[in-house]
Amino acid sequence: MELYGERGFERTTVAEIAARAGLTERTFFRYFADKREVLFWGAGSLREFLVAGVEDAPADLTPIEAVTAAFRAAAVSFFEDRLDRVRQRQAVIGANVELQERELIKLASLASDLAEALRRRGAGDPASSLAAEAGVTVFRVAFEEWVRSDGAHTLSDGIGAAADALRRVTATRPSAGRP
Amino acid sequence: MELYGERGFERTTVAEIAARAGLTERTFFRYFADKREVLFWGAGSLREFLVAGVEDAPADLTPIEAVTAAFRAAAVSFFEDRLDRVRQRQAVIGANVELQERELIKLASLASDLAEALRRRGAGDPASSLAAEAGVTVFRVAFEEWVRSDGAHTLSDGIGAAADALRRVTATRPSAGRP
DNA sequence: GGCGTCAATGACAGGCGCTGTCATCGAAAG
DNA sequence: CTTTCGATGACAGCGCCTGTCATTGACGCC
Repeated sequence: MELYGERGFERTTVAEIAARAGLTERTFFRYFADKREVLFWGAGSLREFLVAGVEDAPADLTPIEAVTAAFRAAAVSFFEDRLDRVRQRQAVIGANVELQERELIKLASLASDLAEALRRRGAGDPASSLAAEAGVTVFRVAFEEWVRSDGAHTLSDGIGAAADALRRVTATRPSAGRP
Repeated sequence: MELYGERGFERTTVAEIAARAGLTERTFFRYFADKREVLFWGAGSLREFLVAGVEDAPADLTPIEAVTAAFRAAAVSFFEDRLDRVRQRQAVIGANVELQERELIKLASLASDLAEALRRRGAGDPASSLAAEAGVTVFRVAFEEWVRSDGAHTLSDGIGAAADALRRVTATRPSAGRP
């Protein structure tokens, strides 16, 4: 992470990383599947947290409510007290397309897991897939705004606001139904 | 594409592709930025079609309606009469994670372009981003179902159905408001 | 204390993706 | 016929990643 911050992701070689860690290049690849995975170390616990949050959510919550509630809880536990480090990480990812690709597939895999958790709650299809994907989208939009902004509001509140905005966006004609 | 179908993406070497095309490996990389880009040749025209569709949509359509309408038109013009080739392509992509990463970032970039088109229509934020992302999600879900199914319904109708399902998913409590 | 066991690491070779650079060729323009 | 210029070939080379085997060192066991 030091090297990625100093010289950027592309201009950092695996041999350099291994050298600074006092290890061999071969050993690096025994811990990380590839050069990019370093940035996503520990993402597993967030996924478990979110899946458990969706599964254990109150039974009277709709699928999308369960997902956004899980994300809001995760915002508090995983992000809000680490804005500096989160910004740093996002700067590295934002500067490199390969890393964005990796992040996108991680989010897609997460959405798939959340959809399955919703199905275990008894939700059907395509509602489960759509609720999970929509929830991830809400999080992404709120997350990007939160990282970009000056910290005037919490990530959790941003997620709530984005969820409301999505509801408005998908609602039937705003003019219709009101003569 | 022949080779990717025969031996799979990973087990196909760029040297082999170049040889079958009667060219040099170096020349391959003058046409394609990398080995994966072959699968996304011609995606530019679809993107232009969708952006134009959103920009030229009737002014009284809501953002999400404009996006889904554009996707339904694209479904007719780009996909529905080529189910076989689409299935083949998706089989190759589905069998390889790197290709899925590339597809996801293409879709993300598309969503970004669609959001900008919505802003040019006068839509605000985060409504534009959310409508574009939601529209892409609706398309993805419908597309996957269409490829997987037996062709009982058109992709365009699937998009409409998925859009309705998303509206239901994001709506406020289905039980509330009805005493 | 000696000894086997096993996980972690190192060492080495090598394939493949991708890039920079320069030479070559052939078609079109004048 | 000559000039020009875009397309291609021919190398050389770096960096990512993998397979394979040897080495080391911690640990339990007798």
